[in-house]
Amino acid sequence: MESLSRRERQILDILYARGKATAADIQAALPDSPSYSTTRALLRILEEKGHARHEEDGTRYVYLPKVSRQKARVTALRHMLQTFFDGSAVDAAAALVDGSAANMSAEELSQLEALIERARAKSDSQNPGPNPKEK
Amino acid sequence: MESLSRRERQILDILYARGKATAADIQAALPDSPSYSTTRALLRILEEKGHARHEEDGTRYVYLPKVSRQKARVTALRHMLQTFFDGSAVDAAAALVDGSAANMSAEELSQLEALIERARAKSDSQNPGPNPKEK
DNA sequence: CGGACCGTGCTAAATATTTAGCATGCTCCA
DNA sequence: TGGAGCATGCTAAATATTTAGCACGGTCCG
Repeated sequence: MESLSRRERQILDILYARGKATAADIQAALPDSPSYSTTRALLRILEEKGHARHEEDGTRYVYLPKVSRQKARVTALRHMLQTFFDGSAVDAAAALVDGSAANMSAEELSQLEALIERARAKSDSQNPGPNPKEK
Repeated sequence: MESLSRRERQILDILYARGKATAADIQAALPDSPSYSTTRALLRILEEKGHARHEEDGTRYVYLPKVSRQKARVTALRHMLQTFFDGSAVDAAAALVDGSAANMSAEELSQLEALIERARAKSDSQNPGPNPKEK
C-alpha cells in the first residue's frame, strides 16, 4: 500500500466524505486551495497510485475513491482504535456517546441500544455466553 | 495549526498510542524504519511545530504529544465522523458494535448500554425530553 | 462558421520532506 | 583515568511533494 502524502490524504478524505467530486469541487474543498492545475495533478497521482479512479460525466471527470467507503471505514476505525483507545472499541463508543465529539439525541441513543441488542443476539448464537438472566 | 507531513503524523500516532516514547522506540515503531538520526530530526521538527515535547529521563529524552490524548481524540473522532459517517455518531458507534472493525464481548456490550443510560440521564436533565415513559 | 469557454494532458520548476553524517558531550565501568 | 557507548545538536544532500504553466481538443452558442 502506497503511503499517502498530505495533499493526497486531504483529497481522499474529501472523496470519502462526498462520495464523488469533480476536480473543481475538490479544489474548492481543499484547505488553502491550490490552483486548479495543481488539484488535477494530484488527482492524476492518486489514480496512478491506485487510490482513486474517475468516471466520465459528459465531458468531464468525476472522481471516486477506489476502495469502498465500507472498507476504508473499517481500516480507519481500527487505526483510530489503536492510536487513541488502546484498541478498545467500548472506549471509542463511549467517547461517541458521551457527547464530547458529537451529540446524540435520545432517539439515536435508543437506536444504538437496539443495535447492541442485535449484536448480542448474534454473538450469543455463536457462543451461548455466560447466562445473562434466565427469563 | 501546522499541517502534518506523512512521517510527522506517523510519529504522532505512535506517541498517542504509547503515551510516550524514546527516539529509539519510535524509530523501531515506524514503518520502514529510517535511521536513528532521521528519527531524531523528525522529532525535533515536531517539537518546533509544537506538536510534541520532551522530558529528560536521566540522560535521554522521552517524547510526548503536546496536545492531550483526550483532546486529540475528540478532534480525530470528529474528523472521522465527517469523513466516513456523514457526521453521524450513531453510524460510527454502530460500526464499532457490529464487529466489522472490532469485536465486543458480551460484557463490553453491557458496559456500553450502561453508558448510554448515563448519557440519556444527562441529556434528559438538560432537556426533559419527549416523555420516554412516565414511571 | 468560429471563437470563447472548459476541461484535459503533460512538463518543468519551487518548495517541503526525509534522510544520513559528523562533531560533541556525558556516564559508567574496567 | 580514559575510552567505549550512547544520546544529542547541527548541517547538508537526496528525494518527494506540491505547485503552476502551457498546449490541445471538444462544445456550444452567436
